[in-house]
Amino acid sequence: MTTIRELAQLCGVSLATVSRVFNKPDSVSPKTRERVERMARELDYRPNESARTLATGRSTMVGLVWDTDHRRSGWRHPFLQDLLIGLKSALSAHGYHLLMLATGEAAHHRQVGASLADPVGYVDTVRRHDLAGVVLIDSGSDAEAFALFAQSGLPCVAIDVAVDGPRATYVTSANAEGAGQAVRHLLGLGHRRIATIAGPARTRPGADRLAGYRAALAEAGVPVREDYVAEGDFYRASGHSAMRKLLALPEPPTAVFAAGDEMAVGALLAARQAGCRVPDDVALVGFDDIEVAALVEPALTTVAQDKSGFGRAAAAAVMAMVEGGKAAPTPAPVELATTLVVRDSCGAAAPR
Amino acid sequence: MTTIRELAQLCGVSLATVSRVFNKPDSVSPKTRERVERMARELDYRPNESARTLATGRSTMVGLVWDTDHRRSGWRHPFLQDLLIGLKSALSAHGYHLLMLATGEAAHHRQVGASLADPVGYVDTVRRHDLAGVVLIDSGSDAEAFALFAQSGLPCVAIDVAVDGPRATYVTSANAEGAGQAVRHLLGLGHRRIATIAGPARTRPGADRLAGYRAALAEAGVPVREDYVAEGDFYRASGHSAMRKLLALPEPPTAVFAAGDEMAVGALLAARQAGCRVPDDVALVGFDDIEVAALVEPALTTVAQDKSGFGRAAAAAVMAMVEGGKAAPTPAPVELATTLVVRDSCGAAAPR
DNA sequence: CTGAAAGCGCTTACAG
DNA sequence: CTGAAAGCGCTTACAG
Repeated sequence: MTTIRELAQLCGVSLATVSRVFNKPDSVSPKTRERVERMARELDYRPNESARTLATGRSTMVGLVWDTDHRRSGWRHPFLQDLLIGLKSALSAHGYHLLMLATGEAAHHRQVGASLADPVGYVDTVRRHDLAGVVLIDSGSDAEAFALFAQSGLPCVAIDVAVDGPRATYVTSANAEGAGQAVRHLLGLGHRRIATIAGPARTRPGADRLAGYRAALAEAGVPVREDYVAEGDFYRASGHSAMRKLLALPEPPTAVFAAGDEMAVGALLAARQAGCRVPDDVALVGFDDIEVAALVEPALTTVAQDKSGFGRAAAAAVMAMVEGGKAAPTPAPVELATTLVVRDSCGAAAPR
Repeated sequence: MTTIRELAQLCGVSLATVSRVFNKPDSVSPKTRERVERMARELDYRPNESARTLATGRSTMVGLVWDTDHRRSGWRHPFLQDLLIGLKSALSAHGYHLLMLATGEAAHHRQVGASLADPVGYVDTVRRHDLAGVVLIDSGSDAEAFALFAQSGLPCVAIDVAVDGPRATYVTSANAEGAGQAVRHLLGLGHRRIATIAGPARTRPGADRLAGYRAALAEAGVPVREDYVAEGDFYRASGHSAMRKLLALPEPPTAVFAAGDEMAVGALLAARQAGCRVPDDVALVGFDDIEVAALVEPALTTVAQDKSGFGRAAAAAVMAMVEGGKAAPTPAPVELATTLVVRDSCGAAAPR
């Protein structure tokens, strides 16, 4: 492994000059710059990142907080893969890498003294590694840890959860508007008895999609019936039981907006089991556009999120803060546009 | 941020002693050890990782090579999320983190001089960061890069692709055996005209599953008909067109083993379009057990892979090499057992 | 069991 | 435009 010292000697310049060639090329005379560059290429020289980080106090890594231990088993992020792809390639374009933070008791106990304020050890790792920033993916039980980050002053962007802090922001879909698209579509098909299977009210997407549902109905002059509002938890099973209850109502809905595709799939199964045909007896619209949405029978009409857009937007936001320095303004929260994807479960093909 | 120097001063000991408390606790007298530990906790001291890495020449990070740029668009790893969960938590247990390597032209050109031998810049990053080891996820076009790693002497474990090198190993499913399970199941249901939609022969899983198919037929005394062997590329579309061809044969098969669930789903769609009922007219068995397998109509009978087992096994293998040092033997390739999951597409419920 | 010292490979004011 | 020097925060033989 060539070091900067060797390279400097072979070029007949000082370490400082070599360092400048790579970090402030304009401050070096073209002649020496070229000489150093050529020699560097010849020796296949690569500056050591640990040394750079140690000297500058900041690494070229962004942390990804995604709890894999405390999470409810069987849970899967609806589009983690797309998110990762968007995130990783956008960071790559800036020369940054993504560090998936080890979490959970095991990891933490291997380290020096656990901190009470940081039970899972996230912040710990960030400090040890001098990370440039951090991207937070909610797993439902990280509220305190996320608040810690947001307050820490480190560039920090969360996915689908509102965080507040000096250099903290977040990205979500335009959830209320997306829910509105779904509901207006059902209204346009002639439905008036439209129920919803909402996500948990404490989550941002859950609350906003429900608000969008209410707003769209109100706007159309359709009163919201509280017996038409069922709350699920985004998991399939909750969609199933919510649908069962809705269909058992004295006056069942003719259409259902499920605030998540997993719940919509559960609802579909429940309808099938209840001998209720979709979309003929009850129309169904979901939210997310996960892969299975197109494959279930009937194919699910749903509000598509801009999946890789999450990753790209998150990367753009961290990078803006990282490269802008402390003086740069914190980017405003990002709202990604959604798209209604009409398939078969809403009955648009054969409106009543 | 407390440094080791401050901690040492406050404890009235040397830097060396503090360092030993954390790295070789037994070499320190219990009395001073406790004093240092208590003070460390009080000050919330955390050793800086960059400094450690610089001093020791080895980081506590394992690289994950997963190309997101060169990959065919729309491609998704069948179970990346499970793999990551298994990998991450197993590494965490050893106190290691997972670094997703930035790849692609953009990232690389931001760095000092690109190398001809390492066009995508993987090895580059590994060197710069003194990574402890690396896990390789094939994206179909990384053969040269993988070979580079395997030869480099760095602890290296690949997923589903055989690599060869001094400290290189890999983990796959027992693909031949798994294919055998599928075929024997179909034989047991009375089928004799069993076709296969194989994966690409140049991939390990593709080749092995095909071999398993052949072996199982041979063992049962059923001759292999070459017109019953269609090759796909693991994508859905290829399963679709392969199935079309098989069904158009003068003597079409009564059962098909698709070497991947995506292809099986494509085959299912093709059968439906051809007016061919599954499983009544043709039985179908897949491989992988991806999420949609249970959701298509009819639900897909398939050979399930041990998804998170891949991550765990990969982590175990790197860790064995990393913690064992250069002297430790390179772990043998791992073969994960598969499980036949019987659903509706094979017709086991109503054997002919 | 403990300390003084050298070293890991960089960056960055400070002079010139 | 360039160099000498200090410093980043650790680890690890080497003595004692």
